[in-house]
Amino acid sequence: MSDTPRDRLNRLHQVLRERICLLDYPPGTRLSEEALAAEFGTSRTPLRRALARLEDEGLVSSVHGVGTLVTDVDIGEMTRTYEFRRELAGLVGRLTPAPITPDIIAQARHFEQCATQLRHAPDAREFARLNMEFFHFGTSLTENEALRDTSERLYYKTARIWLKSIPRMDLSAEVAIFADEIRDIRAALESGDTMGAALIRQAHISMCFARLHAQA
Amino acid sequence: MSDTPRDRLNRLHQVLRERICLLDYPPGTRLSEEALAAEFGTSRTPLRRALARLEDEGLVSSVHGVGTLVTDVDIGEMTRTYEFRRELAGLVGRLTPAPITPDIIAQARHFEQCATQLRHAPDAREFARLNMEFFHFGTSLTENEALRDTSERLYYKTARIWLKSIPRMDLSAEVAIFADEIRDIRAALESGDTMGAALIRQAHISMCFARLHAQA
DNA sequence: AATGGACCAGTTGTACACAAATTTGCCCCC
DNA sequence: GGGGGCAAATTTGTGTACAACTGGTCCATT
Repeated sequence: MSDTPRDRLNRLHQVLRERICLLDYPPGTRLSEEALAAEFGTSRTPLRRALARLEDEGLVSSVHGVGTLVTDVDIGEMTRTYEFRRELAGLVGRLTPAPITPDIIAQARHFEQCATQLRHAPDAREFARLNMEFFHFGTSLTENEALRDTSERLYYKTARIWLKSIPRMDLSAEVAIFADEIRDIRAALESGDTMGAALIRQAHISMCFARLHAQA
Repeated sequence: MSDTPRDRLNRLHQVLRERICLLDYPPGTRLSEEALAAEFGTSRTPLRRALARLEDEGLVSSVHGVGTLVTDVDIGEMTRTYEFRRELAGLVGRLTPAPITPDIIAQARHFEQCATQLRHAPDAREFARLNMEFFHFGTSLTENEALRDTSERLYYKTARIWLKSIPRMDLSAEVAIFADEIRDIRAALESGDTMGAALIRQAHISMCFARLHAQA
């Protein structure tokens, strides 16, 4: 396969985004363009393009003469973003839902297995990663590109706040809830009910935020 | 006021976006980085950052060795984007609606005046510009930043398709419908009903797309 | 005449050097 | 001892030269 400049940009962007959202770079971290460029074996120019995209997405903030800082979301904006995400989750079931293929069912079952394993060995980071993958699976249930892109964009904006609060919460309980959500969604999809699956997700986003808010 | 690099970037981005959406650069136009840089009295570097943002928003597409081309949206994606926009318009009334200040009422009345003037001298380009400004006004009725940003992003993605279809439609009739919409929304806001205003917008987005689809 | 290849003009992508801006630490002065 | 200011170090922003790539043209060959 060819490796176009765009592919390289997307990889850079994806890697940095994941590091930010998994708190490898906690809020307030100062990212060095030069150091990152050296790490990825490139010059500052392509790296800056990836950082520019992250800045447009609100994950970092570059200030002339100071540095590129990983942002922190204030509680008010996060609340409103979560409300928005909740509504978007419902739309996934209503706007051009994707046909439920055997592959989708297989993926759902795979996630159910992973969640079961996670219950036996809870781990915050692995939990976050699985949550991220399952979110992508959820957005793939609609064929509406704009809805998908928007949902993912907002997910990555709130993901790290969630992971940041995990230490103050009951990890085992959260994993159990997550496993139940996956099981219910798998069941809904097996009966051909995309709308039902979307409503379950919507409910869980709402409740997840409520638990999060109770800790803050 | 100071003129930070970010201000310059935002201006560049805004100007180019407006040119694309008002069809000064119709779909397929090849933009020259060097020519634009010369026009704005800067080098390619800052200009490329603005183009990169436009590319992330889906308004242009840069191809190595070929050029930066203004994109054209296919009918299927536009349909789905319009459906999404319709739902977002409804959310403006439900998610943290902004308090209705006298300033908002004044703005609404101003738009009503502008629309009345436009009825006496219909002009496609001026229509498009007023429509754009009124859209921004509409998103300002919610305090949910994410909803506002998303709505605007999607508006600009579909705006030029609408303007492109105007020549095949009855301009006077469209202006009249627009003027009625503004009047109804102004009335709803004067009676303190943000939700009502949002529902009117939702209805008009839906009907606008239906008329658009009938022409295609 | 058709076809293949090499060259050429033009464009975006990358690297690097330098400018602009901010922070920090130090020194000097009061 | 404290405060102001200056300069150096560090960082992002900008300009520019060059590399990589594409599309078209022209010419040679079959």
